[in-house]
Amino acid sequence: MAYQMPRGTQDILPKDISKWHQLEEMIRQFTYVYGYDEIRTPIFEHTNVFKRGNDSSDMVNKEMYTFTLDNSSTSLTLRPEGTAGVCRSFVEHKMFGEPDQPVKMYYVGPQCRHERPQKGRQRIFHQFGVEVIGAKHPLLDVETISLGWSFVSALGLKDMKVLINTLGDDASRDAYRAALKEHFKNDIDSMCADCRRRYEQNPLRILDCKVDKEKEIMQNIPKMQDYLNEESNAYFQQVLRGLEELGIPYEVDERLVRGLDYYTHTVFEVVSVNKEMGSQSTVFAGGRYDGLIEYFGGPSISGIGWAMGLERLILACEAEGIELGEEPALDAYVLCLSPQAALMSLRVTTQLRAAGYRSDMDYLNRSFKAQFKTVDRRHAKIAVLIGETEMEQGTVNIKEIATQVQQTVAMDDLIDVVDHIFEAEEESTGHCACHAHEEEE
RNA sequence: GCGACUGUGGUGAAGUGGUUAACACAGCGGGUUGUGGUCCCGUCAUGCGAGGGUUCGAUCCCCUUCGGUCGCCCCA
Repeated sequence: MAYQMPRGTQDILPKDISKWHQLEEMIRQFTYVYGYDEIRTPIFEHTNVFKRGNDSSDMVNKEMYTFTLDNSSTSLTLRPEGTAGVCRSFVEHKMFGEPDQPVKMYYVGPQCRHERPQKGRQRIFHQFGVEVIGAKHPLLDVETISLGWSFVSALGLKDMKVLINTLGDDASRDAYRAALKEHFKNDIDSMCADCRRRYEQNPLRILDCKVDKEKEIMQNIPKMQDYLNEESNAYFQQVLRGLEELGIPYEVDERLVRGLDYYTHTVFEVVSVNKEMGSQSTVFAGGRYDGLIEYFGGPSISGIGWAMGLERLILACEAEGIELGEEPALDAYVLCLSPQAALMSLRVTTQLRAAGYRSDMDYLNRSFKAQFKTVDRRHAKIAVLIGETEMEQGTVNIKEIATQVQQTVAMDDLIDVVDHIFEAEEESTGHCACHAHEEEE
């Protein structure tokens, strides 16, 4: 193959696009009902939007597509996540000054991370995310989780689990961090290289370590809960109570620490526990960030958000046997029975299309039999047959596939007859075929 | 970044150091000269991811490289 797509990228092909259309449609419905508006930010930003001072996550350290153009000195980065760009935009456009606070936004779009691909992980993937900025209320944390939870529930996903934890406010976190460093002080030299780095940069992440998890030192680590100040603890308890109020099942996971370093208070992950999912099973995840808006030069206000991996969402649906999308059937297929009839076929096809019927015809001079196979394959509701006889007489043959009934009608009556067939079908099936011609009137 | 497995037509796949690369599905043509979905017949890879090397000869052996899959790490 002379040309192939870069590692970890994917073409979303026409045969699969209906899945994406369905998800995008549902995203619009849910965000509409919840009162969240879409924001679209650039696919690349200045590198320092993503790479902030003390950030020690692998994602920003070594998984970013960062580049500098030859004739420029500015470093740009393909966005690896959505939150940073949204926060930058929030501040840049002074949205903190808008009358309605908090500002509730959502986004859908590709993200780029230079990782080794595997099941549920690609270098370009798509996220649907929400951000609520400008208020700090535990029930807002609940609201955002509720949006995502009801979204996956509406899809029919059942094998889902909410894992939740709190990191507390800065004071609580500092106290906990100090306790962790004290706990690991004497043993850090025996731990893995990553942990030694984490020890210096972000001790919380040691809790995530898989390498050293069997060691004795990991068994009796101090608990975050013991270092939460009263306010942080109360906040977390209210979040949990809100989830209970809405009937959203959750599991407190004291070891849950998110990868991005900007999180404070609530952090959560919604995972699929379905066996088919492989190791990348988190469908959506996020948390509250107290300091991020200020970091970008805005006021000291808080935000909360999450991001959902759409490819992973599709995997989760497949794992649970949920069919997404439907290949759209053809309303009419025009059979051209001789090369001489091609012009007339095109005219008829065009008339059908103008009337709002999804229509197509043959351009390969294929046999009658082959054209009829296309009628089947594309689930056309009617076949329109045009040959030399019809050309001479100025008529067309319309065959309704379901009933096998065929009638010869004058060209002038074509659309009237087709309308009639489709109206009759709607009545019998109760389905509303969405034809443009019905809305024209 | 590390590891394991893997790469033959539109698809699923067999196969071998040596003239024509099985078979099946799909497609196309025909049997049925203008009515499909069954059946039967025919046809369909100058090519075995790419680039080198070994050899009289390589899809098959060796090297490199690019993909894919899954796991680790990390994360949606």
